[in-house]
Amino acid sequence: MSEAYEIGSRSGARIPHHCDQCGIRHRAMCAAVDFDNLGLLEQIVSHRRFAPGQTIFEESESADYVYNVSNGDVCLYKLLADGRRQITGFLRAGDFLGLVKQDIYAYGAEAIDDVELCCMRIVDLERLLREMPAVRDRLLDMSRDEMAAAQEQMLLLGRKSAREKVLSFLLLRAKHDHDLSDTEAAVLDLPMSRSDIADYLGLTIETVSRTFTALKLEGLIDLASAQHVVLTNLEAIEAAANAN
Amino acid sequence: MSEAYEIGSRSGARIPHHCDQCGIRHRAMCAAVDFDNLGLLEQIVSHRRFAPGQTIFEESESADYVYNVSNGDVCLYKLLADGRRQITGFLRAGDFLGLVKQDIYAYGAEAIDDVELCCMRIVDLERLLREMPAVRDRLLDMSRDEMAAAQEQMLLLGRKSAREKVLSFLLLRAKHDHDLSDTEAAVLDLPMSRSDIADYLGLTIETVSRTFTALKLEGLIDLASAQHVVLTNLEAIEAAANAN
DNA sequence: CCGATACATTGATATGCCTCAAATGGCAAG
DNA sequence: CTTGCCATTTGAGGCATATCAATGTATCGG
Repeated sequence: MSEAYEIGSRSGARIPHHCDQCGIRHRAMCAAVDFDNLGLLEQIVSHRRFAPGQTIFEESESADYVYNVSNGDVCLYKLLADGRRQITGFLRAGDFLGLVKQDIYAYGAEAIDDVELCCMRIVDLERLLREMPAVRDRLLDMSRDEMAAAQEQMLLLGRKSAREKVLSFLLLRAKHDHDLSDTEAAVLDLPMSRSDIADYLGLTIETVSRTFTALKLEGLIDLASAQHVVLTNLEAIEAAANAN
Repeated sequence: MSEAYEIGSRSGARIPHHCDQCGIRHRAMCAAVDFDNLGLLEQIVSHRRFAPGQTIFEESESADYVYNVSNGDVCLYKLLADGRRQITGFLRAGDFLGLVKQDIYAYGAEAIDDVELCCMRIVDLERLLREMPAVRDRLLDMSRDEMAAAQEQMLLLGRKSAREKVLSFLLLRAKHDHDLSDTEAAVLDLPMSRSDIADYLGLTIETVSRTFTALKLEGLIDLASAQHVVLTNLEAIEAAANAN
């Protein structure tokens, strides 16, 4: 199974792909490409697979490609000189990555689990944007959502307590996975490590772990295993995530 | 002088404006509008003035307008139920505000000092975008920069110490005001209060104040008054802002 | 010029989260 | 099944920043 990866290669293993069969097309940037033009899209994309922990690109690296997540979980991060890390977002199928500032990636990206990406040269994307203005609209809409999420995260990082941070994180995940209206509980599978969660919430591993056990003791969540979380009593969680 | 404001009015006082004389046109979204089309632009914009402390719009308010700052300083913020506030950005001449999520503002906005804004109905902007694709490109570029700044701020909020936060903040301001290459010192005028700075950096007023005095004692900065800061020894500041 | 008011600074103490350290648990290789 | 490794949890203690309280300082209307 591990032969599928080019271990040591940063670019990921190439795998075949057909846009017309892409399950997440309607969720990605590509949703703005109409069916007749899928051929144009397919000409410029390639598909690559990354193993857990593999770096997709690093901050400050010169940027040739942008990516769409077609499968798996990716994290974006920024580093300080001494190694402190801030994860700025967790990405999933349909999400876009490759924000650049003057031809340089503005953040690093790493595969959390097995990841498949659609890759596109930036020059090709720019040509596509010229030919299909609807794709540009789509990108603008997506970056609007991204920006709103970033602002919410700043509120979390700057002003919430450890408890509120963890609860907000769990709720965000739950809302992405399920439709929470009408349900009382939600089951979550967290693909990322405690260390990733800590770096996302601006906490330490230990604080994240302690907070999880505290929430479990309070009966707000169940912890079958470290990655398997059940949000019992969603109402109480929602209340505790945004105050107190 | 205060008659110029409609006190109590949230929409700000209307003032006359001509786009062709606009000093910050080349820095704003409007830079993508060529000179011949300025008339079209002028038809859909109005100009409004806001007094220090005045609310421009609130989070969750239904959104009809977007804005460009033509003069003064604005802050964007998000609130928690109990009043805790996170300022997500300080805006200046040329910056764009009015990010919406489903016709609702995603953050609140407030005038820090005397502010002039260019206002545009969202429906008019959308029409403009259809007629002038270059403006859309410009907006996409601007939102890219905004996103990169947001990521940098997440790193600051989640992983930097109070000292690093304050120094990073001062440097960011300095870089915006001056070209720092070749200079050794930079003079800053901070229009916002200590409370605003604290809410921007995820600290308390007291910690911000103490950090300022500590930096002064160390000789990294001079404090003529609370708003008047001189960055002596930029090199040392730069080093201390991103590590230790 | 004076007093009122809001903002900023300084001080003393508390506390939430971090740090360092050890124990536990899960999982893959042998 | 056993062993070793790594992630996670748990524990003890310290520290950076928050909180509460008082003083200092600038601004503005009168």
